[in-house]
Amino acid sequence: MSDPAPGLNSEQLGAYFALMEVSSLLQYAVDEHLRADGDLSYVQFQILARLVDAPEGRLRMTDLADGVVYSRSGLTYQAGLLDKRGLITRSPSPDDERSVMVTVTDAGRELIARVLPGHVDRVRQLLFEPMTGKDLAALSTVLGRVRDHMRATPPRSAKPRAGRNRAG
Amino acid sequence: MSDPAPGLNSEQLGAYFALMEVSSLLQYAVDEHLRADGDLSYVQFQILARLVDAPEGRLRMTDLADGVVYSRSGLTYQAGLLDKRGLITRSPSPDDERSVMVTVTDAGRELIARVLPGHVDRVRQLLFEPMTGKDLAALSTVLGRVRDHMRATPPRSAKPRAGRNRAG
DNA sequence: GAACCGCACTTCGAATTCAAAGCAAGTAAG
DNA sequence: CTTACTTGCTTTGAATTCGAAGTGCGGTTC
Repeated sequence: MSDPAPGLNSEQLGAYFALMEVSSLLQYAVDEHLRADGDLSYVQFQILARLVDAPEGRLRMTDLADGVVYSRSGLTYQAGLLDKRGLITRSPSPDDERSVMVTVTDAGRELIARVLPGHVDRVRQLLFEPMTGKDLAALSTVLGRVRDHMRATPPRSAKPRAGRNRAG
Repeated sequence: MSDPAPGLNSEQLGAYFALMEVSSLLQYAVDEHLRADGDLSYVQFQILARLVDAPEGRLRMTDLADGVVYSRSGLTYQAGLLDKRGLITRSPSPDDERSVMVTVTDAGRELIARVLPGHVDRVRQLLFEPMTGKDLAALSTVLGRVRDHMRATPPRSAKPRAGRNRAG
């Protein structure tokens, strides 16, 4: 860990490229499917899926934004689109007048229910089909550890340029 | 539920989410670093890096677009930005008057040389630091197999809907 | 209870991206 | 040579995204 500054070795480099390529291709394929099957972007799908999973099918905008890796303004835009399509509704929170509660409509639930099987199917076909049980276990272990590590690692703004922080 | 097309089991689901989150966070961190350290987007970095690696520091636009997962028009835009900054030059190909040869300038090489160590360092810190040798080997094996599988799997345009097909 | 600060969300402007259309150079057929 | 098709790239218009600024509510302090 206090190595001078060795580059990545060829195995690491290969793993890095493979990770980027795999996730990119997977993202692309899933995006394409959602668009074709339900006219949804991946972000919209995430928003709806998260709402369907939530206690009463509703969440505050902020909680939604924290779940999805997304800016507040971007979420407002996407929520506007989903609202226009009748897949969600937005109403002021009874608790805090500043907050906006987002709720999935029945149409939203139906759309997710209609799209989810194909989504899952695509993921299985692309990602898990070529994997053995051992592969899956190994991947889970490694990715789990890496994810925890990343979550725990501070963003570290490389160069204090214009006093910006990542607080959107 | 447990018939020909079962959903993903919880381990698979976890691996899928972990993969998406890890790649997203990694992408974000790397993007942020490149922006702060060299005022480059990841795509621009990829373009320059690919050119530096090329035989004489030059490639045709098409070859560049094939290497990067990118649309032709998007590449034109980015090449325009890099050209404006003096990091690349564009000139008609001697062989085929339709083609445009893109060449890295010395400034481009210097920028990549300046940015690369930090880039590699960030990747090592985020991705490889929490991994053991075994982890790395396992990850390489699995991702390599998955990547080959994905490359071999045809894009399959899920539903021939309203013409929204991909070809670029 | 008035002034103030912070939070939640939206609006606005700019940047980036793609698909479709357009243009120019090469290739094939008659 | 002319017509038609293909290829390589650029331009255009629309969509998506973010950061910064704006609006309004809630809690604090005096």
